[in-house]
Amino acid sequence: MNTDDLSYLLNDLNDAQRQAVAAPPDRQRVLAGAGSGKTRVLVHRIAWLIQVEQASPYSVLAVTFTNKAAAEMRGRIQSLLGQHLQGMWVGTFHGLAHRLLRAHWQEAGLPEHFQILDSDDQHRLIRRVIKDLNLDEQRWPPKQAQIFINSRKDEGLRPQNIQANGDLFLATQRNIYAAYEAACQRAGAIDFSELLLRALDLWRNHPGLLEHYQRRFRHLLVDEFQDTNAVQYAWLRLLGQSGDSLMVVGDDDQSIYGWRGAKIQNIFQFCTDFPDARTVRLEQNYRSSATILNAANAVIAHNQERLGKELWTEGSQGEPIALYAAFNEYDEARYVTEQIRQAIGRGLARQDIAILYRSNAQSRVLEESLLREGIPYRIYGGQRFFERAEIKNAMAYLCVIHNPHQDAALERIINLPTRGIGDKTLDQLRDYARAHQVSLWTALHQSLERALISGRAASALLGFVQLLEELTQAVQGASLPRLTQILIERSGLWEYHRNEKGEKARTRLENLEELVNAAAAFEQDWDSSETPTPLAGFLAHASLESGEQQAAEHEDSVQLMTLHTAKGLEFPLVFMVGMEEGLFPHQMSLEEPGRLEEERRLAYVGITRAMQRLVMSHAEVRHLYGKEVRHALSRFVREIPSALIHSIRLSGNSGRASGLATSAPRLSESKGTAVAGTELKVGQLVRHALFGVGVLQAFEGSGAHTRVQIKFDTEGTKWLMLSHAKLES
DNA sequence: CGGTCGGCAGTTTTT
DNA sequence: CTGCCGACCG
Repeated sequence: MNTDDLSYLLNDLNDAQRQAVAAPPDRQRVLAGAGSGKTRVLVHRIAWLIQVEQASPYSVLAVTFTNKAAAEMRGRIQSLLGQHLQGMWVGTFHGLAHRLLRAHWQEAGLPEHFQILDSDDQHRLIRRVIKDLNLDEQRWPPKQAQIFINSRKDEGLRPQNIQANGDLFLATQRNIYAAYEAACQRAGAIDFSELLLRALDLWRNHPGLLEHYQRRFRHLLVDEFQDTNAVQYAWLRLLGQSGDSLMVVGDDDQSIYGWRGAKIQNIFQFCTDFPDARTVRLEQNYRSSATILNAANAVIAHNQERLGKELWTEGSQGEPIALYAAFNEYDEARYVTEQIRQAIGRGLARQDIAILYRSNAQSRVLEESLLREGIPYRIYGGQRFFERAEIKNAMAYLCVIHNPHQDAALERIINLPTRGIGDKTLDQLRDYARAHQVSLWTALHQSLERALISGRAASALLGFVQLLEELTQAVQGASLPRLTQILIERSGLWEYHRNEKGEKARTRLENLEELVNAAAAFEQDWDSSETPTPLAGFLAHASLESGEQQAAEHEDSVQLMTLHTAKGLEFPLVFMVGMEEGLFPHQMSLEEPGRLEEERRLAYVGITRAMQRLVMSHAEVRHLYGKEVRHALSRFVREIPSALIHSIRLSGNSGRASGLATSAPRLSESKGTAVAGTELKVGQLVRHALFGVGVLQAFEGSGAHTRVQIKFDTEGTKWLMLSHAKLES
């Protein structure tokens, strides 16, 4: 082999990366620290296997967790190889399971047109099942049952695997699980966890099929391995057993999804299950300053359960980490906003700035502050496109037109817009469907034929049947976007949402229009080898990809998101707000040591997002659920060596060394006292450019750190940084 | 059928 | 303090 031609595969790799990439086909566990170039290793490894080891692209399977990660990997493989994927499978666990089940629906015991239930659909169905079992909804909340069922499935457990041993709770949950499973089977529906478990069972129950895929996928690569659950791991073990190469890439220190079934133990277990596996550590970091890495290393070192890794960089020390002790959450937001304003002033792009918080509720105050200062921002999280009610309604019409025997979709639209089919009628249909083991659609027809349903309800049902017939007629031969548009209009959905009042209604209509665009875009790059029709593909697409987080905003804006969402991203300037015991680590994680370690990993993830500058903040007083609470400084901050931290204290008392203890600010509020070094006096009237006229109530600190409290006529009482407030007497 | 009121709970998120 | 859900009423 002429190695000159292949130098591009290894040239910009460090030793550890090269070890991982350029090995002959083997089993490897790559422990990739934050910012150590793991995607690069995965992509180069694939290219190496193909270019050097002469592996067929057809024999390569690469698995990720999110569609975004899969798309990125596909793109990078293509640009590195300069060719299309040529039969390579690169996708999410769920996407691949879906593909398998579509191809082998009979062996998997599914109807050809099985539908995927999202967690919303699942919740409705479980609620229904609990009702049908005559259980008290108060005592057996659907939410709880949903969590029970999903976590059992994630562990690979069926109802028959659950031993209740006389435990009423377990026995009841198991019964709900069993009844739910029966309902799913009858409706030809499977939920997300089931997708994975079914695919696993498919292989377990059909050794011939398993063998086929084992022969095909000689090379297996897994991203974010620390996030795999028991079923996904079992899947990999089955498939990877006999392959030529297997590479799992992950970071035990970044395992933050234990609460949803991810088993960090899989990383440890791997070397037991594959005794010949090598472990490669990627510890050189290409993202952050040495200060930031040292802080991250120091924090994560407090965890017991880890394989051990220490990030290092050839880069410079960088700035110290700033720690701001805010008076309350408004002051915190004000400080962050002000820092952002200054950073932008120095020329930093807004999209290079991120504000990270533990829980979504923290975003509101930050938003208000940014809004006031006119700084554009973008919030991650919140509802995704395909999860919006109006979109789900429209998709339900598409679903029913595709196959009317899909109960979840039919239930959703049978009386939407309202057409006189009430709960009682629906209950009759459900009972019939259950008794005769048929779909709702069949139940509807047979009930009408057998005249089981009386006058008014019957004519309403008949009207619905006619509507569906009309719609089916109307969309004959139409393109996917046209079909979507016809359904939205002729079903009455458009009219229905147009008659809603309020700002929301307008957005809903816009979203429906956007859905037509999405359909058009989907049809453009629809792959006819995956689904028989564009419609079938679009339905699967909608349930497997909840939709990008509204990418519409192209304007350069500051990024707000939770610490969880930030995983995998990087920003030159990062703010971690709410660094308080009870908030972060969260109250609910304080009891169990295992949960606390996961919180600490979350802190590690947060810190390692920062490239150049990291600013942390905490509030002495915070309003939580309408109450004022005082939190101590987060232990995660205290675990950072104080030499790496520059504390910004309210009192402006710069004489003290960099100790972390933040003394309560000294408050001066006696009338007539002059604010140090200024003309202003407590009690006097002042004018603020934005908030208008107010009375100066108090001040604290001196010099550049002086803050004043002003009671505004219209805006309430605020603390402002004197140096930026631009007050007029 | 749709609107309003009272009670209650209140992390993290992808598929 | 919110926001959601269920109950109740017109």
